[in-house]
Amino acid sequence: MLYLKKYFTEGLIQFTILLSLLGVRVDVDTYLSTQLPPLSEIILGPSSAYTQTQVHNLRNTLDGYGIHPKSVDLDQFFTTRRLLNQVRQLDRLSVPSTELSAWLVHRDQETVVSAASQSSPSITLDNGAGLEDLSSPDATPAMRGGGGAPESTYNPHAADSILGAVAPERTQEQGPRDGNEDLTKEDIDLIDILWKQDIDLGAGREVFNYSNRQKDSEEEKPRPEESKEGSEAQESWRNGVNLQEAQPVDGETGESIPEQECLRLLEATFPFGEESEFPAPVIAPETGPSNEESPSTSRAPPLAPPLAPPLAPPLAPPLPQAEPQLDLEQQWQDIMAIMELQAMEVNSSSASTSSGSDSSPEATPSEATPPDTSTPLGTFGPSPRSTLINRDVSLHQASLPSCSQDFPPLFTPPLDAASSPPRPTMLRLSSGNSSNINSTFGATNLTGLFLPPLTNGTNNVTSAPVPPDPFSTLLEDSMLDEISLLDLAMEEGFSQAQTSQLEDELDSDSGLSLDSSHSPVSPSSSETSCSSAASSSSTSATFSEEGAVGYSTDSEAAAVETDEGAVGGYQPGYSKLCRMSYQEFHSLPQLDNIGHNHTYNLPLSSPFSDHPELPFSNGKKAVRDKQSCKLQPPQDLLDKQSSRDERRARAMKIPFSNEKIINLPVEEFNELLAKHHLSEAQLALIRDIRRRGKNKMAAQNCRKRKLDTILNLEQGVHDLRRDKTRLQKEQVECIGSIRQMKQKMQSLSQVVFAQLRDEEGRPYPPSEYSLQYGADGSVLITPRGLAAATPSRKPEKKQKDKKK
DNA sequence: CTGTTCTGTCATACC
DNA sequence: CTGGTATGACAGAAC
Repeated sequence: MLYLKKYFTEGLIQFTILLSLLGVRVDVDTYLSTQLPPLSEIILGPSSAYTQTQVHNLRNTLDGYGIHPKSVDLDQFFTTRRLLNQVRQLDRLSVPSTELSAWLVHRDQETVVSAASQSSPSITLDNGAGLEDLSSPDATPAMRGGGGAPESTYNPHAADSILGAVAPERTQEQGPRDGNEDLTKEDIDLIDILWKQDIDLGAGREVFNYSNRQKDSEEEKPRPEESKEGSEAQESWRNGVNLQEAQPVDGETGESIPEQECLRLLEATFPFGEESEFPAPVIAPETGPSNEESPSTSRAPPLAPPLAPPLAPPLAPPLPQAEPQLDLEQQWQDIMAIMELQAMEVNSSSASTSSGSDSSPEATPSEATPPDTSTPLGTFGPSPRSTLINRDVSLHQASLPSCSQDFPPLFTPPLDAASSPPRPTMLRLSSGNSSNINSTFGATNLTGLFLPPLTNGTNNVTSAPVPPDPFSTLLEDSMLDEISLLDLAMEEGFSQAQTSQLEDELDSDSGLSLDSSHSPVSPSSSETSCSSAASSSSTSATFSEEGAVGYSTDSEAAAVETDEGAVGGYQPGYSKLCRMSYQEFHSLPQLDNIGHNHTYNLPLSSPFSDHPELPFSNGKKAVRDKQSCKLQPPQDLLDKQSSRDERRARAMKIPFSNEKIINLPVEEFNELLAKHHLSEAQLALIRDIRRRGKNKMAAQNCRKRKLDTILNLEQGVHDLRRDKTRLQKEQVECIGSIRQMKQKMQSLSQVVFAQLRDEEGRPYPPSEYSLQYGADGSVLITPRGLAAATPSRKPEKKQKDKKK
């Protein structure tokens, strides 16, 4: 069921994207085939592109669903991290490209799909918001206003934003789709089914509607008419596209925008027969750099020869579109700061991407201001770099929502209230559902899948397909990185095994849970936690709680107490079963007496009749013990169940229970010994039993303390990491703010210099004079060479007090 | 069969 | 000194 669900969800997403953006007809079968290798092979036959996508899909599906939770999660985790790193690097590079936009689309879809299940705020997109805020104000307003003027949206410098140009077209195409004009009954039924299935996932019906639209569009394919149709549709799309405003990757907004982006990319990459209809610049991954035309052609970008090998090298030299206004230094600093942050989190993948950093300065305007935004771009960057800067910007915007969701904690979140609600992807991760993670990744995979079909030609795309892998990988990486950043979410999300493997990054809570799981005593809690961890977020939550609490969990303690009461036995077997309870008891001093009494009394009190009353109703051992009791004579059973000291005590005919020997206070213990006339051997044995019993409890307590210490340390590490990440984000934000302020100062200085005249009416050349600002608000004009060079060459240093 | 984990026990230090 | 606790180390059992 899960598998099917996921499959359908992903399929819907893909459909939506394809239909909305391309207007190209997308065959469901194709999509299915991409995800389901066998079907695809049957229908289309094997293809390299297909294979790749298939691999990703497989991995995703596996991850999400149910293969060994451990391996799968870990795989996803590491993969996502790697991909995230790559993506971030790319962002820094600020590679412009349609591909980037495609990534955004995937993410959004994923987020949308996952949105239903998610509930983890920690992973929210705060970052994105912060980035945007940090980013040049110009960009943000444009973004938010986006519906109105997509062109100007992101890059003020680049007059033409590809987005603007592209978006309108898309919207036009989509407009008709929205109407579901061409939907057949079958389509509608399918959509309904999918919708029902995905409701659990939280996907909105909207998604399905999109898919319908896509189907319709598939039939219709891109028509010039569509573009005309949808002024309204465009607006709606743009609204959806206004990621920053509604960072929430809610069904439509997040998805729709990215989809459009993707479609654009796809179009650009793969010119359709109807290319004339879509003038959007086509950027083949490989040819990308060459193709990239000036973004100036926002609406009708020239069609670049899109035919590029599907597997173009990820890193193409980014086209320099430096924004003159921004200082390269500043930008570079920003980039470096971001890079450092990434480097901190990311491992090795960044190196390759970093190489492209040269180009990044160009894109820096967007990047520098909002680091987060930059990262998403970076992810895209790797795929096709030829894309125009404008496109990058647009992609940026589109991608932001998803990214922001991922990094909520890192960035100053308050800005986007709307964004907080949609946190699908991250939430899933945090929740710890492997399926969720898979779903998120699945979206990325979808992109990959999506592309292959195009290459195959099932979709009208004729041009070379963009390599699906980079996108998916980038998305995954970003997701993973974010996940890593959010320690808590991570911890909760991953299963015990996963956490243990993750080691440093993951919490040690898993260790606790593992213990519990191993112990037969607490099958309900431990087992449920384990199984649930793999399957459901709720279970993961319980798990995390248990782990955090450790042995001291209240619920556990209660259960333990009951168990212990039932259990009798100082014997190793019993103790094993009850070890959790033991620890609990020990941890709670007031309970020690009771617990010990229960544990140790039974064997002694009812030496031969104990087995029928054995408390172990749950564990394997309990069953074994019962069986053994039936088969074996009571004495043997006792011997087997009892500990060495128990047996010795019986052999020595000690008149009282080991429990008393161990737990009685010294005074009472001495009285007890005095009452009975015991031999030296018996006294020695009793003292040894008492000593060993005490030591045993001490050892248990010691181990528990040790474990708690480790857990606390892990928690501390996680907290520190969070703080570190937060501080790094803040640093990036500050850098961006400083840069903006510098720019403002520069512009204002220019204004001032333009108005300034010396006594002779001559202007002060900005190149020779600089403004110095006093704390009291006064402004002084000083020759630039004053400090370093010789002041003499400057006419005179004039001091003027200017009031602004 | 091997490696890991859990548990009990011992030795020792400390209070 | 006695009694108890804490902890590292070891070994056996179970998985």
